[in-house]
Amino acid sequence: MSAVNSHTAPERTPLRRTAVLQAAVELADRVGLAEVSMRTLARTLGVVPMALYKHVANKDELLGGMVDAVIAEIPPAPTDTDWHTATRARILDARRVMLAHPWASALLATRSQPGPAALGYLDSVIATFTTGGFPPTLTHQVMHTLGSRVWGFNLEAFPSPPPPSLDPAEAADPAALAAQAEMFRQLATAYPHVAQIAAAARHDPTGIVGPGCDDQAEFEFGLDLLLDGFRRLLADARTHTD
Amino acid sequence: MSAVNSHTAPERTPLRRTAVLQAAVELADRVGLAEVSMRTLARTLGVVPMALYKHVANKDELLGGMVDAVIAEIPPAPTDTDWHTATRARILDARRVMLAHPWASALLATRSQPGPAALGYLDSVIATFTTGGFPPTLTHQVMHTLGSRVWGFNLEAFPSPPPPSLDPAEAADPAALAAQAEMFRQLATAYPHVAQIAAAARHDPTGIVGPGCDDQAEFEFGLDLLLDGFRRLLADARTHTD
DNA sequence: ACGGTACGTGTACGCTGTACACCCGTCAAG
DNA sequence: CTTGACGGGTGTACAGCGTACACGTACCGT
Repeated sequence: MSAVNSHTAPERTPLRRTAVLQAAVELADRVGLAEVSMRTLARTLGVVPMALYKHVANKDELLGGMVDAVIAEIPPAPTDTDWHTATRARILDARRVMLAHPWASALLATRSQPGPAALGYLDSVIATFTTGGFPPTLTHQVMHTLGSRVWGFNLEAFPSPPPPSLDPAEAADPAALAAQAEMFRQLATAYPHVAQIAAAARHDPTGIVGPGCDDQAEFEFGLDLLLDGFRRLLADARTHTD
Repeated sequence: MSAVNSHTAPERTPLRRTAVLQAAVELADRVGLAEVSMRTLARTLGVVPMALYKHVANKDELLGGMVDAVIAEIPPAPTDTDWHTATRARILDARRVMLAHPWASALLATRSQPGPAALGYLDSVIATFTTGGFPPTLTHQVMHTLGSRVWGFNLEAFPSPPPPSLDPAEAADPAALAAQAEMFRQLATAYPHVAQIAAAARHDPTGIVGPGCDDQAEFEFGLDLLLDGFRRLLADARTHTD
């Protein structure tokens, strides 16, 4: 369609759409994803809400574009090492990007169709495996096993415990503190094993990505466990084909 | 507070709240989570929307109650086996429950505070590990590594590929089919490794839980990879403390 | 008989996404 | 130079959402 009209524009949605997306990402970074509405976004762009619909089909597409814009920030893959260290470094790169946009992981988890940046990233991760010697079906299994971890975050089993009340007014109230401590004690007796595990963990609060406790050391722990498993599987596959 | 008033009621929210929650779960099962609003839910209960607020604080609490109600369906833990087979069976039980309520996994992924059923389930899973000989800190790491897999689902790296157009009107249109095939070919050339991996996979469409391709065999593959890793870690921990 | 308590009702408000009609600047073709 | 299509911003309007607030009403222990 309209193939006759060919003088300059080689692609549609040439420039303006990316501006909208970038503004949306910055807005979400600043005020949180929940505060990103067509109206607030339009306001930050100095434009009327309906103007956005000339660049994105609807809000869902806007959100999809936002996650893809974030994914596009992931640096390219290193090429001068083996699959193990390359994949590990790449995923930790992805994690850094996700940490920079705390809303992105939760949003990505809800998306149903990957954008071009996402596909490109996945393609390069898969390429690292296959050129590293993984047969296609094993690569497929391995990608599924990685799951959300390819994106640098891990969907946690149990989300963040009730945050210790950052509200200073409440924090100053000793009665509220006592009530909170009592609540804690009750929880500990009702769920003793959870309490024991929680006590065994001192989380680094700066490493949170998305909702849930998921600090850097734990992420790398799980990642390395998987990568080691993959290495074993690769070795098995090789001896079986010998 | 109100500790003097103690004659019959040992707990608040005695009966009616669970009816609301159950109706919400059934409604979501029938028409999908997106169609569950305070108004539609009230309509199915033959009641005015505001009546619900006598039983749940707000919609967020309603959603939390819904996921907890689903989690409560997970059968109790087997007690007559070792940690490995017990955990494996339990998680597959959880998966069955999640498969029965396709909206639940996505909703659970967005929750920030676990309900009592969730805590109880996690407590029992943790108990299986610790009584199986896992030291507390290792149990903690292991739980994090399991991540969403304790709930029987895996947040996938790349969500479901564009569903092959179930719409019969479109399916009958040969032009649309051709266009779709062309789109597919373009994707395959743009992302060759993704295409290769996708071709290596023939997914069982009946095993989907949540959004994304995640069939039973792949889930068990990843789960077993992790459980095997845990077994090795446990052995290491034992030899180190010897 | 009475007062509190638990529950359902009705109205109303502000917010959301977005359909539809309109208007204006730019630019290629007549 | 005129013209007309077209990309992009505008203004109005609507249905649906969560929910605050005030009001009924039926029960139940005193």
